[in-house]
Amino acid sequence: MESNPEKKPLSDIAYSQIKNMLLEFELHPGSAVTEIMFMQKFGISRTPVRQALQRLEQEGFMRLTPRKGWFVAGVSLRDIQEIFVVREALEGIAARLAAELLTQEVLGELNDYMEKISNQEQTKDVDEFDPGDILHDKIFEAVNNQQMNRVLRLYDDQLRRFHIMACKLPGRALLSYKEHYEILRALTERNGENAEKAMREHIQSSKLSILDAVVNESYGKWFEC
Amino acid sequence: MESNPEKKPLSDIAYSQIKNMLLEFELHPGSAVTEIMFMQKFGISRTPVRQALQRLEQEGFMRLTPRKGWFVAGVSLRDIQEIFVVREALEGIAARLAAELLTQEVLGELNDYMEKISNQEQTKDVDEFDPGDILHDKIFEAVNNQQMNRVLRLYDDQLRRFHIMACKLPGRALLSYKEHYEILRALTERNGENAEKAMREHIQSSKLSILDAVVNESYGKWFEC
DNA sequence: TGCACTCAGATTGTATACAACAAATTGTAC
DNA sequence: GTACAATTTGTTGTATACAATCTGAGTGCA
Repeated sequence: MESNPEKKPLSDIAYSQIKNMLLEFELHPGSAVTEIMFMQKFGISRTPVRQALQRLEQEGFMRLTPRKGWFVAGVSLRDIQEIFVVREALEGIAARLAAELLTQEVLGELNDYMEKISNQEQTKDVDEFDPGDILHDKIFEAVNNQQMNRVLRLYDDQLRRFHIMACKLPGRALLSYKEHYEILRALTERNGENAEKAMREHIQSSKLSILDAVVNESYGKWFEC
Repeated sequence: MESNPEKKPLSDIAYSQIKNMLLEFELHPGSAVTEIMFMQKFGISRTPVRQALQRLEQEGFMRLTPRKGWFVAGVSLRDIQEIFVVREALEGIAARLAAELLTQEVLGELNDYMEKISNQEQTKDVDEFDPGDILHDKIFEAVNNQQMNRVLRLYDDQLRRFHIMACKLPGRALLSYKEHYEILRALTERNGENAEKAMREHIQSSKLSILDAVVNESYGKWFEC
Protein backbone atom coordinates (compact mmCIF):
# COMPACT_ATOMS: atom_id res chain seq x y z
CA MET A 1 0.00 0.00 0.00
CA GLU A 2 1.54 3.25 -1.07
CA SER A 3 1.85 6.40 0.99
CA ASN A 4 -0.96 7.73 3.07
CA PRO A 5 -0.14 11.31 3.94
CA GLU A 6 -3.71 12.46 4.59
CA LYS A 7 -4.37 9.75 7.15
CA LYS A 8 -7.34 8.40 5.30
CA PRO A 9 -8.68 5.28 6.99
CA LEU A 10 -7.12 2.12 5.64
CA SER A 11 -10.60 0.76 5.01
CA ASP A 12 -11.33 3.61 2.61
CA ILE A 13 -8.11 2.95 0.76
CA ALA A 14 -8.86 -0.75 0.55
CA TYR A 15 -12.33 0.07 -0.72
CA SER A 16 -11.03 2.29 -3.50
CA GLN A 17 -8.33 -0.16 -4.49
CA ILE A 18 -10.67 -3.12 -4.68
CA LYS A 19 -13.28 -1.13 -6.56
CA ASN A 20 -10.62 -0.09 -9.01
CA MET A 21 -9.68 -3.70 -9.51
CA LEU A 22 -13.31 -4.43 -10.24
CA LEU A 23 -13.70 -1.62 -12.75
CA GLU A 24 -10.43 -2.53 -14.46
CA PHE A 25 -11.45 -6.15 -14.96
CA GLU A 26 -8.66 -7.26 -12.69
CA LEU A 27 -11.29 -9.15 -10.71
CA HIS A 28 -13.62 -11.24 -12.80
CA PRO A 29 -17.27 -11.63 -11.92
CA GLY A 30 -17.91 -15.00 -10.39
CA SER A 31 -14.38 -15.55 -9.16
CA ALA A 32 -13.71 -16.20 -5.52
CA VAL A 33 -11.56 -13.96 -3.37
CA THR A 34 -10.49 -14.13 0.24
CA GLU A 35 -9.92 -11.50 2.86
CA ILE A 36 -6.41 -12.83 3.46
CA MET A 37 -5.59 -12.27 -0.19
CA PHE A 38 -6.29 -8.52 -0.02
CA MET A 39 -4.77 -8.33 3.43
CA GLN A 40 -1.46 -9.54 2.05
CA LYS A 41 -1.73 -7.58 -1.17
CA PHE A 42 -2.29 -4.31 0.66
CA GLY A 43 -0.20 -5.03 3.71
CA ILE A 44 -2.97 -4.29 6.15
CA SER A 45 -4.97 -6.39 8.55
CA ARG A 46 -8.25 -8.17 7.96
CA THR A 47 -10.36 -5.59 9.72
CA PRO A 48 -10.21 -2.79 7.14
CA VAL A 49 -10.34 -5.34 4.34
CA ARG A 50 -13.55 -6.73 5.72
CA GLN A 51 -15.01 -3.24 6.02
CA ALA A 52 -14.22 -2.53 2.41
CA LEU A 53 -15.70 -5.81 1.22
CA GLN A 54 -18.85 -5.31 3.25
CA ARG A 55 -19.29 -1.88 1.73
CA LEU A 56 -18.86 -3.29 -1.75
CA GLU A 57 -21.32 -6.02 -0.90
CA GLN A 58 -23.96 -3.47 -0.04
CA GLU A 59 -23.31 -1.70 -3.31
CA GLY A 60 -23.81 -4.95 -5.17
CA PHE A 61 -20.24 -5.51 -6.35
CA MET A 62 -19.41 -8.42 -4.08
CA ARG A 63 -21.40 -11.30 -2.66
CA LEU A 64 -20.76 -13.07 0.60
CA THR A 65 -22.06 -16.51 1.42
CA PRO A 66 -21.74 -16.94 5.17
CA ARG A 67 -18.87 -19.04 6.43
CA LYS A 68 -17.91 -19.87 2.89
CA GLY A 69 -16.38 -16.95 1.14
CA TRP A 70 -16.48 -13.87 -1.01
CA PHE A 71 -17.32 -13.79 -4.69
CA VAL A 72 -17.20 -11.06 -7.27
CA ALA A 73 -20.79 -10.36 -8.20
CA GLY A 74 -21.96 -10.60 -11.75
CA VAL A 75 -24.82 -8.74 -13.31
CA SER A 76 -27.70 -10.67 -14.76
CA LEU A 77 -29.64 -9.62 -17.81
CA ARG A 78 -32.52 -9.02 -15.49
CA ASP A 79 -30.39 -6.65 -13.44
CA ILE A 80 -29.57 -4.68 -16.55
CA GLN A 81 -33.17 -4.44 -17.58
CA GLU A 82 -34.15 -3.31 -14.12
CA ILE A 83 -31.37 -0.78 -13.90
CA PHE A 84 -32.39 0.75 -17.17
CA VAL A 85 -35.95 1.19 -16.01
CA VAL A 86 -34.66 3.16 -13.07
CA ARG A 87 -32.29 5.15 -15.23
CA GLU A 88 -35.02 5.96 -17.69
CA ALA A 89 -37.21 7.26 -14.90
CA LEU A 90 -34.53 9.31 -13.17
CA GLU A 91 -32.73 10.73 -16.18
CA GLY A 92 -36.08 11.50 -17.75
CA ILE A 93 -37.27 13.58 -14.86
CA ALA A 94 -33.85 15.17 -14.61
CA ALA A 95 -34.14 16.35 -18.19
CA ARG A 96 -37.61 17.71 -17.52
CA LEU A 97 -36.37 19.70 -14.55
CA ALA A 98 -33.25 20.84 -16.34
CA ALA A 99 -35.35 22.45 -19.03
CA GLU A 100 -36.27 25.05 -16.45
CA LEU A 101 -33.02 25.13 -14.52
CA LEU A 102 -30.26 25.25 -17.11
CA THR A 103 -28.86 28.73 -17.55
CA GLN A 104 -28.89 30.34 -20.94
CA GLU A 105 -25.13 30.39 -20.76
CA VAL A 106 -24.74 26.65 -20.30
CA LEU A 107 -27.28 26.00 -23.01
CA GLY A 108 -25.13 28.12 -25.29
CA GLU A 109 -22.05 26.14 -24.44
CA LEU A 110 -23.83 22.88 -25.10
CA ASN A 111 -25.12 24.02 -28.46
CA ASP A 112 -21.67 25.22 -29.46
CA TYR A 113 -20.18 21.93 -28.39
CA MET A 114 -22.80 19.99 -30.27
CA GLU A 115 -22.15 21.95 -33.41
CA LYS A 116 -18.43 21.45 -33.13
CA ILE A 117 -18.92 17.70 -32.81
CA SER A 118 -21.21 17.78 -35.79
CA ASN A 119 -18.54 19.38 -37.96
CA GLN A 120 -15.94 16.86 -36.94
CA GLU A 121 -18.34 14.08 -37.74
CA GLN A 122 -16.50 12.76 -40.71
CA THR A 123 -12.97 12.93 -39.42
CA LYS A 124 -13.22 12.21 -35.76
CA ASP A 125 -12.50 8.78 -34.45
CA VAL A 126 -15.02 7.30 -32.12
CA ASP A 127 -12.61 6.29 -29.43
CA GLU A 128 -13.43 9.28 -27.29
CA PHE A 129 -16.06 9.22 -24.67
CA ASP A 130 -19.64 9.45 -25.67
CA PRO A 131 -19.97 13.14 -26.55
CA GLY A 132 -23.30 13.12 -24.81
CA ASP A 133 -21.61 12.65 -21.46
CA ILE A 134 -21.15 16.36 -21.11
CA LEU A 135 -24.84 16.89 -21.74
CA HIS A 136 -25.78 14.44 -19.02
CA ASP A 137 -23.30 16.06 -16.69
CA LYS A 138 -24.66 19.53 -17.22
CA ILE A 139 -28.18 18.30 -16.69
CA PHE A 140 -27.32 16.71 -13.36
CA GLU A 141 -25.34 19.73 -12.37
CA ALA A 142 -28.36 21.92 -12.99
CA VAL A 143 -30.78 19.61 -11.20
CA ASN A 144 -28.32 19.25 -8.34
CA ASN A 145 -30.08 16.35 -6.65
CA GLN A 146 -27.65 14.37 -4.54
CA GLN A 147 -30.02 11.50 -3.86
CA MET A 148 -30.57 10.99 -7.54
CA ASN A 149 -26.90 11.30 -8.34
CA ARG A 150 -26.02 8.70 -5.75
CA VAL A 151 -28.28 6.12 -7.33
CA LEU A 152 -27.18 6.86 -10.86
CA ARG A 153 -23.52 6.92 -9.97
CA LEU A 154 -23.81 3.46 -8.51
CA TYR A 155 -25.44 2.09 -11.62
CA ASP A 156 -22.89 3.80 -13.82
CA ASP A 157 -20.12 1.99 -12.00
CA GLN A 158 -21.97 -1.28 -12.19
CA LEU A 159 -22.49 -0.98 -15.93
CA ARG A 160 -19.04 0.38 -16.57
CA ARG A 161 -17.66 -2.88 -15.27
CA PHE A 162 -18.99 -4.54 -18.39
CA HIS A 163 -19.12 -2.28 -21.39
CA ILE A 164 -17.80 1.20 -21.42
CA MET A 165 -17.64 0.57 -25.11
CA ALA A 166 -21.25 -0.24 -25.79
CA CYS A 167 -21.53 3.11 -27.52
CA LYS A 168 -18.92 2.01 -30.02
CA LEU A 169 -21.14 -0.39 -31.85
CA PRO A 170 -21.45 0.32 -35.57
CA GLY A 171 -23.84 3.16 -36.13
CA ARG A 172 -24.28 3.77 -32.44
CA ALA A 173 -22.23 6.95 -32.40
CA LEU A 174 -24.32 8.67 -35.02
CA LEU A 175 -27.55 7.49 -33.49
CA SER A 176 -26.42 8.67 -30.10
CA TYR A 177 -25.57 12.03 -31.57
CA LYS A 178 -29.03 12.42 -33.00
CA GLU A 179 -30.64 11.46 -29.73
CA HIS A 180 -28.60 13.98 -27.83
CA TYR A 181 -29.42 16.56 -30.41
CA GLU A 182 -33.11 16.02 -29.80
CA ILE A 183 -32.65 16.34 -26.06
CA LEU A 184 -30.68 19.52 -26.39
CA ARG A 185 -33.22 21.01 -28.75
CA ALA A 186 -36.02 20.43 -26.28
CA LEU A 187 -33.91 21.89 -23.49
CA THR A 188 -33.08 24.93 -25.55
CA GLU A 189 -36.77 25.44 -26.21
CA ARG A 190 -37.35 25.10 -22.48
CA ASN A 191 -39.78 22.31 -23.24
CA GLY A 192 -39.55 19.99 -20.25
CA GLU A 193 -42.11 17.54 -21.54
CA ASN A 194 -40.23 16.93 -24.75
CA ALA A 195 -36.88 16.87 -22.99
CA GLU A 196 -38.10 14.07 -20.77
CA LYS A 197 -39.48 12.20 -23.72
CA ALA A 198 -36.30 12.55 -25.74
CA MET A 199 -34.18 11.49 -22.81
CA ARG A 200 -36.27 8.41 -22.24
CA GLU A 201 -35.94 7.43 -25.85
CA HIS A 202 -32.23 7.92 -25.62
CA ILE A 203 -31.94 5.71 -22.55
CA GLN A 204 -34.04 3.01 -24.15
CA SER A 205 -31.93 3.18 -27.25
CA SER A 206 -28.70 2.82 -25.31
CA LYS A 207 -30.22 -0.06 -23.36
CA LEU A 208 -30.78 -1.88 -26.61
CA SER A 209 -27.22 -1.26 -27.68
CA ILE A 210 -25.87 -2.57 -24.44
CA LEU A 211 -28.04 -5.65 -24.43
CA ASP A 212 -26.95 -6.23 -27.99
CA ALA A 213 -23.34 -5.95 -26.98
CA VAL A 214 -23.87 -8.26 -24.07
CA VAL A 215 -25.40 -11.09 -25.99
CA ASN A 216 -23.41 -10.76 -29.18
CA GLU A 217 -19.98 -9.61 -28.20
CA SER A 218 -19.20 -12.43 -25.84
CA TYR A 219 -19.41 -10.28 -22.81
CA GLY A 220 -21.74 -13.05 -21.83
CA LYS A 221 -19.13 -14.89 -19.88
CA TRP A 222 -19.14 -12.26 -17.14
CA PHE A 223 -22.86 -12.38 -16.66
CA GLU A 224 -24.89 -14.38 -14.28
CA CYS A 225 -27.83 -16.44 -15.33
CA MET B 1 -29.89 -9.98 23.18
CA GLU B 2 -32.64 -12.54 23.05
CA SER B 3 -32.41 -16.00 21.55
CA ASN B 4 -30.77 -16.70 18.23
CA PRO B 5 -31.91 -20.13 17.09
CA GLU B 6 -31.22 -19.66 13.40
CA LYS B 7 -27.61 -18.64 13.90
CA LYS B 8 -28.03 -15.35 12.15
CA PRO B 9 -24.87 -13.27 12.36
CA LEU B 10 -24.80 -11.02 15.38
CA SER B 11 -24.09 -8.08 13.11
CA ASP B 12 -27.40 -8.62 11.33
CA ILE B 13 -29.24 -8.74 14.61
CA ALA B 14 -27.53 -5.59 15.80
CA TYR B 15 -28.42 -3.92 12.53
CA SER B 16 -32.09 -4.77 12.84
CA GLN B 17 -32.26 -3.77 16.47
CA ILE B 18 -30.61 -0.42 15.94
CA LYS B 19 -32.72 0.29 12.90
CA ASN B 20 -35.81 -0.52 14.93
CA MET B 21 -34.68 1.92 17.56
CA LEU B 22 -34.33 4.53 14.85
CA LEU B 23 -37.78 3.92 13.41
CA GLU B 24 -39.37 3.84 16.84
CA PHE B 25 -37.92 7.22 17.79
CA GLU B 26 -35.89 5.60 20.51
CA LEU B 27 -32.84 7.22 18.96
CA HIS B 28 -33.28 10.87 18.17
CA PRO B 29 -31.70 12.48 15.14
CA GLY B 30 -28.68 14.47 16.09
CA SER B 31 -27.95 12.59 19.27
CA ALA B 32 -24.59 10.95 19.81
CA VAL B 33 -24.17 7.26 20.37
CA THR B 34 -21.15 5.07 21.02
CA GLU B 35 -20.24 1.61 19.97
CA ILE B 36 -19.71 0.61 23.60
CA MET B 37 -23.26 1.62 24.40
CA PHE B 38 -24.77 -0.86 21.92
CA MET B 39 -22.16 -3.43 22.79
CA GLN B 40 -23.33 -3.44 26.39
CA LYS B 41 -27.01 -3.15 25.52
CA PHE B 42 -26.88 -6.16 23.23
CA GLY B 43 -24.28 -8.15 25.11
CA ILE B 44 -22.04 -8.58 22.08
CA SER B 45 -18.61 -7.29 21.16
CA ARG B 46 -17.73 -4.15 19.27
CA THR B 47 -17.07 -5.91 15.99
CA PRO B 48 -20.66 -6.74 15.00
CA VAL B 49 -21.84 -3.42 16.43
CA ARG B 50 -19.43 -1.58 14.18
CA GLN B 51 -20.58 -3.58 11.18
CA ALA B 52 -24.17 -2.67 11.88
CA LEU B 53 -23.39 1.01 12.32
CA GLN B 54 -21.33 1.11 9.16
CA ARG B 55 -24.19 -0.43 7.24
CA LEU B 56 -26.59 2.12 8.65
CA GLU B 57 -24.15 4.86 7.79
CA GLN B 58 -24.18 3.80 4.16
CA GLU B 59 -27.95 3.84 4.16
CA GLY B 60 -27.93 7.36 5.51
CA PHE B 61 -29.28 6.67 9.00
CA MET B 62 -26.07 7.28 10.92
CA ARG B 63 -23.13 9.60 10.50
CA LEU B 64 -19.58 8.98 11.60
CA THR B 65 -17.01 11.69 12.12
CA PRO B 66 -13.63 10.00 12.25
CA ARG B 67 -12.03 9.60 15.65
CA LYS B 68 -14.88 11.48 17.22
CA GLY B 69 -18.04 9.47 17.25
CA TRP B 70 -21.33 8.32 15.85
CA PHE B 71 -24.40 10.50 15.45
CA VAL B 72 -27.94 9.73 14.46
CA ALA B 73 -28.46 11.38 11.10
CA GLY B 74 -31.23 13.85 10.56
CA VAL B 75 -33.00 14.62 7.34
CA SER B 76 -32.89 18.10 5.95
CA LEU B 77 -35.70 19.76 4.06
CA ARG B 78 -33.49 19.53 1.04
CA ASP B 79 -33.17 15.79 1.50
CA ILE B 80 -36.94 15.49 1.57
CA GLN B 81 -37.34 17.53 -1.56
CA GLU B 82 -34.72 15.46 -3.32
CA ILE B 83 -36.19 12.18 -2.17
CA PHE B 84 -39.57 13.15 -3.49
CA VAL B 85 -38.19 13.95 -6.89
CA VAL B 86 -36.79 10.45 -7.04
CA ARG B 87 -39.99 8.92 -5.74
CA GLU B 88 -42.04 10.84 -8.27
CA ALA B 89 -39.88 9.55 -11.08
CA LEU B 90 -39.81 5.94 -9.94
CA GLU B 91 -43.37 5.53 -8.77
CA GLY B 92 -44.55 7.31 -11.88
CA ILE B 93 -42.83 4.94 -14.23
CA ALA B 94 -43.93 2.03 -12.08
CA ALA B 95 -47.53 3.06 -12.54
CA ARG B 96 -47.02 3.38 -16.28
CA LEU B 97 -45.59 -0.11 -16.49
CA ALA B 98 -48.21 -1.54 -14.16
CA ALA B 99 -50.94 -0.41 -16.52
CA GLU B 100 -49.77 -3.15 -18.83
CA LEU B 101 -48.70 -5.68 -16.26
CA LEU B 102 -51.45 -5.81 -13.67
CA THR B 103 -53.72 -8.80 -14.12
CA GLN B 104 -57.41 -8.31 -14.61
CA GLU B 105 -57.91 -10.20 -11.40
CA VAL B 106 -55.81 -7.87 -9.27
CA LEU B 107 -57.43 -4.86 -10.88
CA GLY B 108 -60.78 -6.32 -9.85
CA GLU B 109 -59.61 -6.73 -6.28
CA LEU B 110 -58.35 -3.19 -6.16
CA ASN B 111 -61.59 -1.77 -7.51
CA ASP B 112 -63.59 -3.77 -4.99
CA TYR B 113 -61.36 -2.60 -2.21
CA MET B 114 -61.64 0.99 -3.33
CA GLU B 115 -65.40 0.79 -3.41
CA LYS B 116 -65.54 -0.72 0.03
CA ILE B 117 -63.41 2.09 1.39
CA SER B 118 -65.64 4.58 -0.34
CA ASN B 119 -68.73 3.24 1.42
CA GLN B 120 -67.08 3.34 4.80
CA GLU B 121 -66.03 6.89 4.12
CA GLN B 122 -68.31 8.51 6.67
CA THR B 123 -67.90 6.12 9.54
CA LYS B 124 -64.35 4.93 9.33
CA ASP B 125 -61.70 6.46 11.49
CA VAL B 126 -58.56 7.54 9.81
CA ASP B 127 -56.18 5.81 12.15
CA GLU B 128 -55.57 2.96 9.79
CA PHE B 129 -52.81 2.96 7.28
CA ASP B 130 -53.20 4.95 4.15
CA PRO B 131 -55.64 2.84 2.14
CA GLY B 132 -53.56 3.56 -0.89
CA ASP B 133 -50.75 1.44 0.45
CA ILE B 134 -52.26 -1.65 -1.03
CA LEU B 135 -52.43 0.03 -4.43
CA HIS B 136 -48.76 0.92 -4.30
CA ASP B 137 -47.93 -2.59 -3.18
CA LYS B 138 -49.81 -4.21 -6.01
CA ILE B 139 -48.15 -1.92 -8.50
CA PHE B 140 -44.68 -2.79 -7.32
CA GLU B 141 -45.59 -6.43 -7.18
CA ALA B 142 -46.64 -6.30 -10.81
CA VAL B 143 -43.60 -4.34 -11.95
CA ASN B 144 -41.34 -6.64 -9.95
CA ASN B 145 -38.23 -4.51 -10.21
CA GLN B 146 -35.87 -5.27 -7.35
CA GLN B 147 -33.54 -2.38 -8.06
CA MET B 148 -36.39 0.06 -7.91
CA ASN B 149 -37.84 -1.50 -4.80
CA ARG B 150 -34.52 -1.29 -3.03
CA VAL B 151 -34.30 2.44 -3.55
CA LEU B 152 -37.89 3.12 -2.61
CA ARG B 153 -37.75 0.90 0.44
CA LEU B 154 -34.81 2.85 1.74
CA TYR B 155 -36.56 6.16 1.32
CA ASP B 156 -39.71 4.80 2.91
CA ASP B 157 -37.74 3.91 6.00
CA GLN B 158 -36.05 7.29 6.02
CA LEU B 159 -39.33 9.15 5.80
CA ARG B 160 -41.11 6.83 8.20
CA ARG B 161 -38.66 7.94 10.84
CA PHE B 162 -40.37 11.30 10.82
CA HIS B 163 -44.00 11.18 9.89
CA ILE B 164 -45.88 8.00 9.46
CA MET B 165 -48.83 10.17 10.17
CA ALA B 166 -48.44 12.80 7.51
CA CYS B 167 -51.48 11.35 5.79
CA LYS B 168 -53.57 12.13 8.84
CA LEU B 169 -53.62 15.85 8.30
CA PRO B 170 -57.10 17.33 8.06
CA GLY B 171 -58.55 16.67 4.64
CA ARG B 172 -55.57 14.61 3.59
CA ALA B 173 -57.41 11.31 3.79
CA LEU B 174 -60.15 12.32 1.40
CA LEU B 175 -57.71 13.96 -0.97
CA SER B 176 -55.52 10.90 -0.91
CA TYR B 177 -58.52 8.74 -1.68
CA LYS B 178 -59.37 10.81 -4.71
CA GLU B 179 -55.82 10.66 -5.98
CA HIS B 180 -55.70 6.92 -5.64
CA TYR B 181 -59.01 6.68 -7.37
CA GLU B 182 -57.61 8.54 -10.36
CA ILE B 183 -54.60 6.25 -10.47
CA LEU B 184 -56.70 3.14 -10.30
CA ARG B 185 -59.02 4.42 -12.99
CA ALA B 186 -56.15 4.94 -15.37
CA LEU B 187 -54.77 1.52 -14.55
CA THR B 188 -58.13 -0.09 -15.13
CA GLU B 189 -58.35 1.61 -18.49
CA ARG B 190 -54.83 0.28 -19.22
CA ASN B 191 -53.76 3.85 -19.86
CA GLY B 192 -50.12 3.97 -18.82
CA GLU B 193 -49.65 7.61 -19.70
CA ASN B 194 -52.47 8.73 -17.44
CA ALA B 195 -51.49 6.35 -14.70
CA GLU B 196 -48.03 7.88 -14.59
CA LYS B 197 -49.48 11.36 -14.59
CA ALA B 198 -51.92 10.58 -11.79
CA MET B 199 -49.24 8.91 -9.73
CA ARG B 200 -46.94 11.88 -10.09
CA GLU B 201 -49.65 14.22 -8.97
CA HIS B 202 -50.31 11.99 -6.03
CA ILE B 203 -46.67 11.96 -5.00
CA GLN B 204 -46.41 15.72 -5.32
CA SER B 205 -49.53 16.12 -3.26
CA SER B 206 -48.22 13.90 -0.49
CA LYS B 207 -44.95 15.77 -0.58
CA LEU B 208 -46.77 18.97 0.15
CA SER B 209 -48.60 17.33 3.04
CA ILE B 210 -45.41 16.08 4.51
CA LEU B 211 -43.59 19.34 4.15
CA ASP B 212 -46.56 21.01 5.76
CA ALA B 213 -46.42 18.59 8.63
CA VAL B 214 -42.72 19.11 9.00
CA VAL B 215 -42.79 22.85 9.26
CA ASN B 216 -46.06 23.25 11.16
CA GLU B 217 -46.32 20.29 13.46
CA SER B 218 -43.07 20.84 15.27
CA TYR B 219 -41.41 17.87 13.74
CA GLY B 220 -38.86 20.52 13.00
CA LYS B 221 -36.75 19.68 15.96
CA TRP B 222 -35.61 16.43 14.39
CA PHE B 223 -34.50 18.03 11.19
CA GLU B 224 -31.14 19.26 10.20
CA CYS B 225 -30.55 22.68 8.79
C1' DT C 1 -17.00 -50.48 -5.54
C1' DG C 2 -19.82 -47.55 -2.85
C1' DC C 3 -21.01 -45.19 1.19
C1' DA C 4 -20.65 -43.03 5.53
C1' DC C 5 -17.59 -41.07 8.73
C1' DT C 6 -13.70 -38.59 10.54
C1' DC C 7 -10.38 -35.26 10.50
C1' DA C 8 -7.50 -31.61 8.72
C1' DG C 9 -7.41 -27.33 6.33
C1' DA C 10 -9.38 -23.09 4.93
C1' DT C 11 -12.47 -19.20 5.60
C1' DT C 12 -15.43 -16.27 7.77
C1' DG C 13 -17.55 -14.65 12.50
C1' DT C 14 -16.50 -12.73 16.87
C1' DA C 15 -13.94 -11.07 20.74
C1' DT C 16 -10.42 -8.42 22.57
C1' DA C 17 -6.14 -5.84 23.08
C1' DC C 18 -3.72 -2.00 21.73
C1' DA C 19 -2.75 2.36 18.87
C1' DA C 20 -4.12 6.93 17.33
C1' DC C 21 -6.42 10.71 17.96
C1' DA C 22 -9.80 14.28 20.02
C1' DA C 23 -11.78 16.47 23.69
C1' DA C 24 -12.22 17.54 28.37
C1' DT C 25 -10.08 18.22 32.62
C1' DT C 26 -6.79 19.63 35.58
C1' DG C 27 -2.82 22.08 37.16
C1' DT C 28 0.05 26.00 37.02
C1' DA C 29 1.93 30.41 36.15
C1' DC C 30 0.89 35.03 35.67
C1' DG D 1 -9.51 35.12 37.43
C1' DT D 2 -7.50 33.91 33.06
C1' DA D 3 -4.65 31.81 29.74
C1' DC D 4 -2.18 28.10 28.53
C1' DA D 5 0.05 23.66 28.78
C1' DA D 6 0.06 18.85 30.49
C1' DT D 7 -2.54 14.99 31.52
C1' DT D 8 -6.31 12.15 31.71
C1' DT D 9 -10.28 10.17 29.68
C1' DG D 10 -13.09 8.65 26.04
C1' DT D 11 -13.76 7.28 21.28
C1' DT D 12 -12.82 5.21 17.06
C1' DG D 13 -9.06 2.71 13.98
C1' DT D 14 -6.44 -1.38 13.49
C1' DA D 15 -4.33 -5.73 14.50
C1' DT D 16 -4.65 -10.25 16.03
C1' DA D 17 -6.20 -14.42 18.42
C1' DC D 18 -9.66 -17.66 18.79
C1' DA D 19 -14.34 -19.86 17.68
C1' DA D 20 -17.62 -21.68 14.38
C1' DT D 21 -18.50 -23.56 10.23
C1' DC D 22 -17.82 -25.31 5.64
C1' DT D 23 -15.17 -28.13 2.24
C1' DG D 24 -12.88 -31.92 0.70
C1' DA D 25 -9.79 -35.67 1.06
C1' DG D 26 -8.88 -39.72 3.10
C1' DT D 27 -10.20 -43.95 5.63
C1' DG D 28 -12.67 -47.82 7.21
C1' DC D 29 -16.31 -50.86 6.53
C1' DA D 30 -19.86 -53.41 4.19
